Amino acid sequence: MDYNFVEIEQRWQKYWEENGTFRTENDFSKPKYYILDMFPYPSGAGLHVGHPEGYTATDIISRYMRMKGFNVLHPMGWDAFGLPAEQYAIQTGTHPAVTTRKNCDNFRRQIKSLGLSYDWEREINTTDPGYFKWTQWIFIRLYNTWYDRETCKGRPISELPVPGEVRSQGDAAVRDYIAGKRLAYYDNAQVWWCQSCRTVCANEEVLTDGSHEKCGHQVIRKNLKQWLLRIPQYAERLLSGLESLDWPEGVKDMQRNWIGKSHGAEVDFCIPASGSTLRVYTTRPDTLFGATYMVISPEHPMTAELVTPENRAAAENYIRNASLKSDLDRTELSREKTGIFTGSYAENPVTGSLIPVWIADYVLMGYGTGAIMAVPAHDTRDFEFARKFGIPVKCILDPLHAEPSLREKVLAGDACWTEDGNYINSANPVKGIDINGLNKEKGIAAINQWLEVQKLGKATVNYKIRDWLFSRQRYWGEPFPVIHWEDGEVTLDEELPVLLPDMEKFEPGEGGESPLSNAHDWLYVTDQNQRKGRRETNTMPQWAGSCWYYLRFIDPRNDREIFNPQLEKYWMPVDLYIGGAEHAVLHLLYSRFWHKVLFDLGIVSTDEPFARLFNQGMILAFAYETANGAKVSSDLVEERDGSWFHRETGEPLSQIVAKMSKSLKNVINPDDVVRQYGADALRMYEMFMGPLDERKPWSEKGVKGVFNFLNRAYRFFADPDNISGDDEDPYILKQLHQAIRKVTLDIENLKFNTAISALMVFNNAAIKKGKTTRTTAATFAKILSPFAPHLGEELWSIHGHTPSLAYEPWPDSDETLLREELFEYPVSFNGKMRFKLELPVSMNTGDIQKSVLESEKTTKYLEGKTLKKIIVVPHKIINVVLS
RNA sequence: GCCCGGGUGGCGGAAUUGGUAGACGCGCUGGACUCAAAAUCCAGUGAUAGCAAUAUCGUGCGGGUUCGAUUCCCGCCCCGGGCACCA
Repeated sequence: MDYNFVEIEQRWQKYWEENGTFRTENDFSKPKYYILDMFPYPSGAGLHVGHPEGYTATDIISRYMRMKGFNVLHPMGWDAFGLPAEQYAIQTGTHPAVTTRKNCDNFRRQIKSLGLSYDWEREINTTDPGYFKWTQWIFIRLYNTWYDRETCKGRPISELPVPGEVRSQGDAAVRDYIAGKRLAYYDNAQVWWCQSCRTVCANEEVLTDGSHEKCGHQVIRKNLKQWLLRIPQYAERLLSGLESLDWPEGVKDMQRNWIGKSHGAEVDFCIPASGSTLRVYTTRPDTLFGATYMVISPEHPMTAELVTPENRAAAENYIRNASLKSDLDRTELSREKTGIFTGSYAENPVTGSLIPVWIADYVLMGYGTGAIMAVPAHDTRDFEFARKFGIPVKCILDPLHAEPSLREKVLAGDACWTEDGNYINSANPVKGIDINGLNKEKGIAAINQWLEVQKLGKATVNYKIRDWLFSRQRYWGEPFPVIHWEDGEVTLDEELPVLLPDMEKFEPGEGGESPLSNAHDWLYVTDQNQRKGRRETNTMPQWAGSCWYYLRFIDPRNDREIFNPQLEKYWMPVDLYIGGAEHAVLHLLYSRFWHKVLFDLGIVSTDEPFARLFNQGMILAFAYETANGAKVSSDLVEERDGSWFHRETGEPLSQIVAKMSKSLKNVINPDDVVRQYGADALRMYEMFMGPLDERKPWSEKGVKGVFNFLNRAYRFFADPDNISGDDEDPYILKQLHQAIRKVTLDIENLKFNTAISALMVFNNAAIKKGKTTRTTAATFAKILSPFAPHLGEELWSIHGHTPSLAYEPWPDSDETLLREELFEYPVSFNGKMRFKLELPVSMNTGDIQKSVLESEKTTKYLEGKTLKKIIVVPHKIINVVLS
């Protein structure tokens, strides 16, 4: 009886498809469970072994929850806009829609071959006009929403109060005022431009080294008219919303970090020469007495005013150089600070002394006010700068608890101290301020209060998060439903969807023009007054479609509304969302932002979209390297006696774990695994490799091990000769219920590796026993089925049950069967386990102690020692303490 | 530099979070079946010593708390991920 997985898997996949087994009904009488995968970008390379990892995990939960009586929503779709299809179009002339369709077909075929229980009738595709119509619809909502700081809510733009003074300046002023409040706005923006992709990209897509996340090329600064979204308006909501979410702490931390909230104060410094004011933001207003100079960013609007004539040439030169620096230069050269004196002085508001104002590029225009007060004694960056330019360092915080030698240096201004301490030199009776002797916390409070009374400043909060650059100069994305008219007015095209024009050439322009600017028939429009207009030629970034796709799955074929509100109320929020950690910030933050806007507008019923999030770990592969660390392609490696050698040079190699890559020839194709071992084996192996959230290396031998288990299970449970009678052997029955208990618990905790181990333990016990009952076989089929659904169905039907088991009730473990009469106590002496002693579970501590002492094995351990006490932890351990 | 993870046999990994370290799988060793091999089945498998019972050591390193520590505390080392002149 061979395990013919090809035949079995095809049969059940066909059965499920033909019977619509996994079609999800909107049955409100049942409790719902919405479980979602991060939908893939259908690349030309096809499925990678990383995809089935997350998909299998959600499939196990889906199948389990159905058997638990839940109405499960488990959909799949395609995040199909994006650059690769467009690059391919530029090279070959093949329309991106054609490439995309082909890739989706391939992905669908591959995913279906894994036996995943998706409701394929809900499949969606972000490039489908029936879908992106609603992406455009949401953009219109964003455009027509402003954030009301009073109520902390997004509200329709029609409700925006326009101040009388603005109104009195005419329609254009009103229009500008409103535009300044919209969550989506069109403006000149200093943007990152990737020359290789010929598009702009979001801050979030630029890596630390100044390269483009998508292609690796260096990005440069460019000034372009762009669409931006005011995500910082929602910073506080996005931050506080994290509290209620059952997400990995690491992901929440990354989002908190990205939002970057800080508490500080704004302080106004007077420039006595001109009488103007320079405002700074600082998180350390308490160190105001130590401010010995100021710095403004090269982009600061007051540079021209502050630079004195004799410094003009040098300063302008510095500013020009700074503007040419790429981000790479700015960070790489961060060790060495640069700057130039403006020639102007500001008055320190607490000391009254004049301090120089410098221009330096270590101060960024995009954060705070673009200007700082510099306190070299208590800020490492300022300290470095002051040292280099010979600016005085004034210690105002005595590090009482620091090492004496360090403390001396700090007090002398020869070292920097950023920790807490006691203030010194921090009083000015004339100004009515004295914080000497206080600590940091009290100092900040005292100064803030003083600033407010003096009307020189106030405590404020700042966020690092910036406006989200929301347009791309590409063809293959959602068109903006926007028309720019010749008179400067911008209007929305509410006739959705706004389709992409059919084109043959997809090259973008050199200077930041989208390929759409060549689609003349599409581009130019005329209104009923013969006014001429031009369509927006930018398209939306790939994030747009993935920002809200989880909502469309709820009601994917609805062409009258984005979704039915009753259905949304029933299905939302997503109960479990599984995907890669690479989306920790971008996708998940953008989605939460859109969702909150939709919530404020009453379109969705929940404040957060994803109640629980889980990141699967990356699947890696073994790779080989020589003694000096050179990687060797896997086809050049041979194994002999557990060691590895270079096939050509004979050099000994060491095995390492690395990412799968074409160059190392260690990429695993799921199709090959399915062909060789079957979908059930692939699924089970990926779950058995290790904890779901950890990175782990692929091993062909591991697949074989799991394949072996499936074979053994099939050979035993599918063979009628092994099935007889109605009364199960008590030991096997107990093993079965232990397995049920463990599998159930582990599925709920997403610990699939140990659940599978429990299935193996039971399988081994049953095979050892040699015979079992029909009931046991059926129960085993049920608890196996979430992991290996094809084999589960096969074993279920083989013994005469009607297919399918997908909605059969999940078995409960019978706790009475698991109860033990005896417990084998490990007996330790001074913490070292020496032997085991079987005792009745019901025995009390006193009797247990007596039994231990009476045991003949105990005597030898007592020789020459004095008994101090015997610790008994019922049902756990016995420890005899000797002196 | 800062913030998260993580270091357990030859390998992937278990351990009800303070109670028998190494479940399960791979690999390896021996045996059965076979003309032989593969497949399958059975037994063994942390290290060291011993014929053995058994003893000693053992969860990155060094301390500590405890009857008892992979688990808790203090101080380090290494690996992975994220952020990084954010005032």
